[in-house]
Amino acid sequence: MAYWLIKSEPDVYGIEDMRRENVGIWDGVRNYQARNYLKAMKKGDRAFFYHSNAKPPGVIGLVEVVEENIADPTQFDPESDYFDPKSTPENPRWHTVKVRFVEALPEIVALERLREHFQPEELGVVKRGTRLSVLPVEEAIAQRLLKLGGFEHS
DNA sequence: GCCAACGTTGGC
DNA sequence: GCCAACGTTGGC
Repeated sequence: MAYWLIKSEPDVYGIEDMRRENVGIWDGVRNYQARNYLKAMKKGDRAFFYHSNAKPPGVIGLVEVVEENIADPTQFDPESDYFDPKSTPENPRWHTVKVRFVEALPEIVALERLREHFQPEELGVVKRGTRLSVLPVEEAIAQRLLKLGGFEHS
């Protein structure tokens, strides 16, 4: 089982939306490096849910991958902001996963606090200028983060 | 609102 | 294939 970190803006889709829907396709990622990480995700993997563009930004919850390697349906939808005319169902360009809500923290682990505990090499999200919305988290780092956040369902 | 740090696009 | 211009992300 691997750990990841996925970013979302709470104004667009936050941890409470995730809790309400329980299960959802992580759609709308249109960056190749992030896509490659999404493709590498396996069922049972866990991902830290990160609120970006928030006050404060930080880790707010945990989700679990319940289905891997899904073609992002929004790429075929002309009405969607994420429509990609160059993508076809026969040869989809954007793959993602389905995730399930696991846990929301009562208190966010703010970016400032993350910086106190992790080096940029340890946790990519604390590095300035990291815009990637999907990042791998090493096992040992994940364990430290689980402890720091006080996660119960690790 | 600013702007650094990217990623993408398109002319050549 | 290069790279300038442009667009986006996201912290501050």
